[in-house]
Amino acid sequence: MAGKPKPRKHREEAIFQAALRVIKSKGLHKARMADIAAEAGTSYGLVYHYFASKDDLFDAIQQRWWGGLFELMKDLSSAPLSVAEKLGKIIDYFLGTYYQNPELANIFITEISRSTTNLTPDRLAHFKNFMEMTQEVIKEGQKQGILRTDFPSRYLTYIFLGSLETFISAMVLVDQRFKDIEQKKRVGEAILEVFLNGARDQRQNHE
Amino acid sequence: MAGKPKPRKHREEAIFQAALRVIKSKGLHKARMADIAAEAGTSYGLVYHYFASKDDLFDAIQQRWWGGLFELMKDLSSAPLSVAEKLGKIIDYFLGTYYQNPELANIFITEISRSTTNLTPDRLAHFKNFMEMTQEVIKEGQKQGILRTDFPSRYLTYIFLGSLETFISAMVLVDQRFKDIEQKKRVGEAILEVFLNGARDQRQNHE
Amino acid sequence: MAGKPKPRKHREEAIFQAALRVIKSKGLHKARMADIAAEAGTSYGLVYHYFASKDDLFDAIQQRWWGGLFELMKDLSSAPLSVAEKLGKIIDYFLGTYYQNPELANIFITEISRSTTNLTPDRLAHFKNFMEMTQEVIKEGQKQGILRTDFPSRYLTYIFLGSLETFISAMVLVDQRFKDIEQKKRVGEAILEVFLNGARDQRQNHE
Amino acid sequence: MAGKPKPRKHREEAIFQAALRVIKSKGLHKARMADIAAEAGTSYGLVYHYFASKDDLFDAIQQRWWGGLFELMKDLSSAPLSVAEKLGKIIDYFLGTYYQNPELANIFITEISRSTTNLTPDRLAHFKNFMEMTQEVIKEGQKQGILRTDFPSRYLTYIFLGSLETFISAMVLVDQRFKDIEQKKRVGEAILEVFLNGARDQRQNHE
DNA sequence: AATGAATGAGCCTTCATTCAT
DNA sequence: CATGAATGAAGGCTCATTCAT
Repeated sequence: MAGKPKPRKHREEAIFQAALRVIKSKGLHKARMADIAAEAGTSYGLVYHYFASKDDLFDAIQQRWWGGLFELMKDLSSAPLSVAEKLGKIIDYFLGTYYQNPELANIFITEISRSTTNLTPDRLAHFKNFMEMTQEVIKEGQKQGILRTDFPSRYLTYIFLGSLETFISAMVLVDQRFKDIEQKKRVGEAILEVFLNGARDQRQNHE
Repeated sequence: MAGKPKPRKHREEAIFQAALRVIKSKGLHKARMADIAAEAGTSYGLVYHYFASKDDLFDAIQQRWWGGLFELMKDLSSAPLSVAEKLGKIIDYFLGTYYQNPELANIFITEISRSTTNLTPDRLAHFKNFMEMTQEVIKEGQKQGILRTDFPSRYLTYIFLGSLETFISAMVLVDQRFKDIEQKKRVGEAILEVFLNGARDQRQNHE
Repeated sequence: MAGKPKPRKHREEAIFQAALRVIKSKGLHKARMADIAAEAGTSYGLVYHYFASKDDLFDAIQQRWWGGLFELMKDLSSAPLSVAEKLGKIIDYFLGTYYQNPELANIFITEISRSTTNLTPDRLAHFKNFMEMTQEVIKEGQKQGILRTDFPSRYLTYIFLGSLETFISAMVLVDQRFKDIEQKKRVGEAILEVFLNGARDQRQNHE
Repeated sequence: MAGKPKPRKHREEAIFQAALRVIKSKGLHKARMADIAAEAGTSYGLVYHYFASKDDLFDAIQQRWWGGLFELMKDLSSAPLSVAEKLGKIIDYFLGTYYQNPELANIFITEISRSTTNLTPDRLAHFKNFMEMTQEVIKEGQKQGILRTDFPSRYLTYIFLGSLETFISAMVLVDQRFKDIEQKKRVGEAILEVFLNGARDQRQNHE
């Protein structure tokens, strides 16, 4: 019953990870199926055995990102957490993925998040969906009197996600990794803090 | 009544604008030179008369973005403005460009800002340069006691630019335009406000 | 009866030979890769499966010519043959190639031997190399008192190779083939004879 | 009546000479009309004012070579010269042109003499014509008992022209010029000597 | 005579995908 | 499952030639 540990899944995942690495370093367009096969150490045709097409492979990559994120968002909606904690969890998902699987986060930033080109109606739907779920958390905060209401919830949502996304984006751009978990935690705090309390020097408030 | 307006520059600019439109709608990769020529209403070869290659054309596009931005940043460095006003000017450049030339802003977001693929050393240098100039403003704010110093200036810079960029990005994604200058102004205020004072409901501060 | 003869090598050689035929009849420049594929009876892309580019294909052609020739020259340098015999062997290589593979010899004459355009430093090196090896044989002849020393060895080398090359060249020009081995042998003798003993009527020497 | 000295002819010749230089250095195929215009210091379209097409320009170049040569050959046929002197005159034409107008000689060697590609029926006719006229001289020599008759006159013709052509060809290949008229004369003698009397050491004949 | 902008057919090369073994 | 040879559509770029001024 033990035998070789699921050779099928093993190979498939190897190709998947190879795809992440290749797409990260060359970009989706310039990543050739041949490159991915070579990186995975498999033959040319085997990639097609597991993934019907390049597009199919890219879909699988997006699925992995969105799948985890939607799972989190669903949990959040019914979780007994404060708005600040919920926003913290969202930040954690982004930073955590970047920490554990930088290639996946990288590809989200460069090929999924900003690419109009790669945007099919399906993919766009994921986005709007996620935006709306985040906006629900923001609205909840406004309702609870925790977040300011002089701006539409949509604006605050953009600003919140923007801080988060660009932070990773900047790290991606210079291919910088977190030194340790401590640094990751600190970055998460900064993003949440500045969103909630602003960048203004707090001592000024006591004048 | 004004005669033909410099035919040479006129044609070149027509091709340039056509390129913006085509690249915006199809993405840099899928934008064919033939599409651009057709969109500009010129022959195929004429595009190459003005731009040596597709890459050269893309460089010209980036140049227009960075050129305007660096001009602004240089002005800011020696201008007698408060830090808040300077940050407001940066926001204005982004939103203003999106208002007047949405295609250019769109391309910046989708093809320049986030694309590792299209990133040459030259292009990366522009980024770092701009980041550093913004960071100088942030540092100035910290020195003046206006911005909090419990986070590195770099973090605050990422968060500031992130709010700004993603705001446009979100509008780009759904191809949304500003209804009027008023809305643009309002969005600018929101971004600056939230960055400086946070999203927290201000009434809480008076408890 | 011999089974399929190494399909890989077989296809590659078929394309190679097709290239020889097409380049011979249209010239290197006007020979399109599509023509070569069609001539070989294969698909367009397969040519690129075996040869990285048109230039690479042309390199392979040159290699075949020079490879055989240098092999001969190396053998000659240590062979216990008279100078006349060695010169005869060189003549044989040229005429023999023209006899067996007229296309290859043709291309050598028209695209390799005289083309400044197609001349890379690498290719030029082959030439000089071959010239020098021939010159060594000539020098040997001068040292042995068989060849006149009132002209530099370089002059004699040019004259010797020139007779040989132009003979083929003229045949190439009118696309003439050797009728039989006998004719080939006779031509070889004429070239060697005239070089060694001159075109002057021998009876005059007895006056 | 003096005025500017035939501006038309002046410009035309400037373009012609520019074409020689450009074609010599880049080869006929890679020589662009734009290059020629630039080299001549004229505008793009002017080249077309004087030459109907690139082909027409190339024809003019060939005409200059063949024109001079056929004039010589015609003179020779009725001149009271010995066969050796006539062969010497032919050698002189080749070497002399190379001495005075190396580009023209170069182009003859690389683009006219050996190129099957550039060979139109018209151009081929020139060749055969010249070959035949040279062969007439050779035949005359055989008839007079000066040249050996154990080889067909055609063979001797090839060998004679081959020595001559390749000598220039080799100089062309390494872009070598004659140091002075003396060297040119010496080369001419070598070619004629070896053709007539052979490369064999003359002292051997007296043993 | 002179200029150079404008045209567009042609060709090399890439690479996702298919398929025979 | 695995391999890699075979296919061919697609697109960037070149450059001779034309033409309006």
